Amino acid sequence: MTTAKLNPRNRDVLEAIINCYNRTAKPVSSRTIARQYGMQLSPATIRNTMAQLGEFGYLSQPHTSAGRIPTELGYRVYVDNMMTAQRLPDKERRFIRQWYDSSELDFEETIEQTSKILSQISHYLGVALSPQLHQGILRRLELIPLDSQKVIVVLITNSGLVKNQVVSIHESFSKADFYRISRMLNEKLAGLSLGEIQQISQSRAKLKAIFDRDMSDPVAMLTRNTFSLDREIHVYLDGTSNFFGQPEFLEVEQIEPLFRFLEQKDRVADLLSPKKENPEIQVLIGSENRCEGMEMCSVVQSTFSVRGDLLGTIGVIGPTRMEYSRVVSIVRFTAQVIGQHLQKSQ
Amino acid sequence: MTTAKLNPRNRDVLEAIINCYNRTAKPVSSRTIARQYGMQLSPATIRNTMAQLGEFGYLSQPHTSAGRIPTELGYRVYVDNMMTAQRLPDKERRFIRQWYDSSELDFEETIEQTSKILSQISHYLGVALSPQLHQGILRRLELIPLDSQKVIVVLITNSGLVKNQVVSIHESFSKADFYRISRMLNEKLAGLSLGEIQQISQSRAKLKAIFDRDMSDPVAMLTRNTFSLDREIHVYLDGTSNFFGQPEFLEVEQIEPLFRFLEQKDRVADLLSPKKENPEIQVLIGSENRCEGMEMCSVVQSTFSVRGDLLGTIGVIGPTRMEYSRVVSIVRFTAQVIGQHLQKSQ
DNA sequence: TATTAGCACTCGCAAGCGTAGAGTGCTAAA
DNA sequence: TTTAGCACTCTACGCTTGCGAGTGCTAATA
Repeated sequence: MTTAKLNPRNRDVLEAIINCYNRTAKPVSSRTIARQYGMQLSPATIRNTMAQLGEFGYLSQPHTSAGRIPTELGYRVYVDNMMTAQRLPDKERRFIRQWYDSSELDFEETIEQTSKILSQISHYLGVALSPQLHQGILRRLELIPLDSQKVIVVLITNSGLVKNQVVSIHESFSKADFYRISRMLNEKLAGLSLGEIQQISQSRAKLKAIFDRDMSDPVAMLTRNTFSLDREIHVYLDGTSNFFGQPEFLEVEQIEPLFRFLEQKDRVADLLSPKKENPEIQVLIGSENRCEGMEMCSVVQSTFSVRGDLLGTIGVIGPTRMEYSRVVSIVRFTAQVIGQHLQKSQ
Repeated sequence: MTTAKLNPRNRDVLEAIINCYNRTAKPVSSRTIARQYGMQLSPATIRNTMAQLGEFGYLSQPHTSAGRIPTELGYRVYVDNMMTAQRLPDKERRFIRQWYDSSELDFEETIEQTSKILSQISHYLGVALSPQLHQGILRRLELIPLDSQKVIVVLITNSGLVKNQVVSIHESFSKADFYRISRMLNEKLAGLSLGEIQQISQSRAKLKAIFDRDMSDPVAMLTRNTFSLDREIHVYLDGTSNFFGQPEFLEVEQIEPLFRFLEQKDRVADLLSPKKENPEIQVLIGSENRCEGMEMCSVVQSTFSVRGDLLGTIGVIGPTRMEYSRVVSIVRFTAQVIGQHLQKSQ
């Protein structure tokens, strides 16, 4: 609907204003555009165009005699229709690759480091969400008896994630029992997704359908806690203090709600969790993300996967006045590389 | 040295000023003290006392005609000599106990939750440092072969910590080999501290002294990465946004350096890592903690342990103007409870 | 018809100024 | 030893003023 209205000049001016505002964070005047952006037009003409863009809802004025700033709608149009996909510069591609290669990281550490990488390159806030365990496929499961009361359950997924959980048991088993149980668990559960297993472990009926009568109780005990996956979502943030540099967050009143939001890790996880439509890259601008405290921020996010298994989400959070095209290329590339890296080290 | 100078009135006035300043964060006037603190003295007399306390270096004035605020030295004297040890109210004791009991947490989660508890009760910033692994004693070690190239090493400490690590191996072993290696590792290493094992794994000479000639290579491969403990220190923070409420952090310039510091987890770990003298509770006031960004903050910290094994550190970070006695009792009690909890769930 | 110069008008912002009030230190009296 | 009284200091706040940046409109121009 939106871009049809825009003739080439409208587009150029909108783009110029967005670029300029991105750098200065100040309302952009007609003269600035006329001078800096090599258009052979006078400020007066630019003003007319600006007035038009204002009617469309793409620009707004802080007060009558001030320059223009882009609205969220303006950014939306820019992101959807005008932004050109950049290739991430080689220098930064190398930087990212080297970071992953330089130390042997396990699964969780890889995710954690990713938030660091993202924040360092984007100069905004880097976010990484640990695996969506529900979709992981169980490769194998090991039991390590600890004492008569406790067992360590170690589970290994196809994508290389290893997770252990100490489980209390109320009956005591012999070594042979353990061996038998462990074999059976692997036989019946390997190849299923952790989400499926979680459901099975919480339903008496399903347990009985799958396991022998005398086994379903111990199996339930061992799996119920191990496969309670929901509390397993970890959120890693890095570069929160990058917001302090941004002019729109010079006042505490602006920055406080944002930080309060970021501290609620479960809400951040919600915000980042993959949306249904699930395109490769998703951009949420300003209040589109519907999070208290995030009104002045935008999110650029992408999921990453190993061999098609959806594993997690990474993203960058910055002020609405964000260099979208640069950030999009950073997030896209990093999502690719993290997938490759996890596959390699699997 | 310090308190000898202080006659009872000096002490009373200093304490009153600290209490008042804690509530208001504003310079305290002589009249306020005379009125609110039931001393039967006129403002003029209080002024004389204040002048004296100023000479001792316990009070300062923002400008000539303003009230007094406590200096760091003033707080130090208060904390060391005047603060009365409070018993944490039963309500809060119950709150803490219930939190730990209400869900089955593993080792790492327990630490993480502790930072939440501390921030919620203190209304300041809660910090928890995960185990000082060096001092943990290895109880047992298990090998789970993953494929011809990879093994999962699972190590279990006396204090109940379970940690796994995927290790790449360059030769391939038979099942019998694994069994033999695993037995030998347990025989030779169980009972040693992880720190000792780390040293052994990094020294050819030590490896050879302990293991058979043909074993030292595979052992080195398996242990070197697993026992590289330094990157294992996790720092959990909660309640950072509590600083926004504090009047001394109303300006971004005040709060920015603090947040920049808090983002460097390794530095926070340094700050909190147990000091040599190692008293039960340690209080660092203002610039005593020698961290850029922490000049306006104080730290109340304590280590916690299970059966004498030093496991980690917890603490509360707040503005210098902190309710020290309340916070000390919170930290002390929480350190006790976390130790008990970990022992129980071990 | 599209563009532009010119001009009056609006608004925010910083500087300057004066006053009110809170709090001190000192002195002299109780 | 304590206190009342007083002069002095400094901050915080409100008010006014002037400047400059930027706009919208109108009339002239290509």
